[in-house]
Amino acid sequence: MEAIVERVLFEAMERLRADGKIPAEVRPSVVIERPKRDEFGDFGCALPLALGKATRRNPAECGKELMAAIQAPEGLFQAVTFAPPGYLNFKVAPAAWFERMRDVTTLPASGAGERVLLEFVSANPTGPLHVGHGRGAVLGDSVARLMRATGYAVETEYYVNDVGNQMAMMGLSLHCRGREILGSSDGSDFPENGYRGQYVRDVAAEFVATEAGRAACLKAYEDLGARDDNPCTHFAEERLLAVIRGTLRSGDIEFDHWTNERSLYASGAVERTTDILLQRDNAYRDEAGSILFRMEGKADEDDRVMVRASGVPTYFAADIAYHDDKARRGFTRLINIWGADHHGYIPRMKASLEAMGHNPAMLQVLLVQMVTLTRGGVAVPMGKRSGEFVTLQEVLDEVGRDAVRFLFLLRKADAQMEFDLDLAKSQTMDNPVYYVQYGHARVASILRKAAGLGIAVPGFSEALRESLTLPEEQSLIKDVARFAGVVESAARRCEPHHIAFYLTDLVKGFHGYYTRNKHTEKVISSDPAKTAARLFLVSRVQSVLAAGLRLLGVSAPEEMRLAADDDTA
RNA sequence: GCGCCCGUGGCUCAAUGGACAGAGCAUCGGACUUCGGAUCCGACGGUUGGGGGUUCGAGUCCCUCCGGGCGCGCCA
Repeated sequence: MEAIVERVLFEAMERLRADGKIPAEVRPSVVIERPKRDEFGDFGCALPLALGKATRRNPAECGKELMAAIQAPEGLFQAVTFAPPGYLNFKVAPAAWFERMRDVTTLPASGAGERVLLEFVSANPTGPLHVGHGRGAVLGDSVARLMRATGYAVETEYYVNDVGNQMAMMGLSLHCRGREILGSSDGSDFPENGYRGQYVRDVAAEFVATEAGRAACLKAYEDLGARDDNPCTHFAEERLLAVIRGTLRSGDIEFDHWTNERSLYASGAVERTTDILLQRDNAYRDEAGSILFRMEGKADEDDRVMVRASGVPTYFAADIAYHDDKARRGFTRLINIWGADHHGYIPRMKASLEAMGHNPAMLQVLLVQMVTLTRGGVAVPMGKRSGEFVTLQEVLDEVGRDAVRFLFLLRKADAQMEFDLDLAKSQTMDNPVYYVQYGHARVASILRKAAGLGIAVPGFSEALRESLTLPEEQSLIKDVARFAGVVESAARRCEPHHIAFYLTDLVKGFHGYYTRNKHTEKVISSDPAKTAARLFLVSRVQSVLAAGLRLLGVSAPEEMRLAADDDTA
């Protein structure tokens, strides 16, 4: 609906331009907003203010001219008014609102033509995913759903850093724990920067239970071959990646592609990009023999090492090759979701894309801020050094996928958030996810009852509107009609939290409608016309709730089931 | 020291530069007495951390200070 109003207003402006009343160089954007006060109507626009400023004329005059130039489709507006100092307000006719009920879940293909690679999680296989990874995972998955729903061609990808010091340290840690289990170490030789979590002992136990693992642990670590392909590293990677995949599956998060850093070396891509950057003088060799990427003049940053003097490339060299590869694969847009602690890496990544001949603006990085877990109002300690942290799997197991996803998506990503385990777990209406799901289940229950009585839910017809006269019904129609616009905006901005807020808002309207009228104006009544119209309306509410929840990856249950109450057992 | 993010009712958080800053929770008061079941309504609560600036208009943009978080590796 916003889009329609926007077009009408834009055309009015162009008409004035054709009449010479607006100079060619004056091109204000037409921004349609929802006024905060009902008396201003359904939509408002400050265009007269912008025009007045740009043409140094009285905004009121501009407003009057715009109003006169508006040629809206017959019956669209009930009223168009000018409000000082320079707003145009639109009240959409009830019939026009109701017309939107014809098809509530078909979305505009506003992203058509864009090919997007969305890379997220990409956690190293050096341990289980933690809660912070979970936030990025849920965000990425939902952004993918949103963008696909609005016409973007999106592919999702997990980049596995299976090369380098961190994986080598993982292998060494595994080797030490394996030797402890076999009795050939008392743990005193465990590396200072090793991975100390219990999970390493668990994987080590599996490792030494195999013949090859036992043999590997009985040999000196130095004799196990190059660090990037020794059996300890490989086993750890394989097992931990399996754990990560399992956790992602628990969260209903899927990837189209899994790309290994190793493959970029195997294909020669890392070497090739390094050579190209050297040739173009975007990189140079220093006295020690290291190859550095030039950051001079860019973002006030130091040059960054791509290849060590030893000849071993850094993760940065591989990342350059990786992003160059992404761009070569034909994507028009690259979206990366990173933990906020990686923000300092963005200028380097953009500079390297540019150096490789790509438009750096094609890369968009969404930063996800930290999550603090709380239980009973107090923060749950997360000692990263000790390896003692709550895993994403544990949280998923404890509070469930739906609560994890919805609560993560109820916050915008670039602000730190608190995740209250008690609230997430509670099966009451204090918990926003249950509140929304209950609305869906409640409609389902009504529809079941209607079906039991042999009453069918009608398809759209204009006549249904005549029976929907309650203020709550008018309001619900508008809320349902807003859905497509909310999704379009959320997708464009990569901000799923707008969906979560919208759904909460919509379902609140439904619960209010239901409760206030449950004794006087029931959905199913002895009045066939009202019954049909109301069944139609609530089923549309349900469709939108289901579609919205689907975009968040949250289930839309047909009925609410309480978890077993332990006290009554 | 430099860089990025954040600071909004008691708490958790919304608010594409637009009109009198909104929800939820908590608190207080009311409605409903139900498997169409977990619902609803109202009240209280704010100088948007402080101070300057830009703008017709600032929670939003700029400067500065205060406070919190995270970075500033030849780790990834």
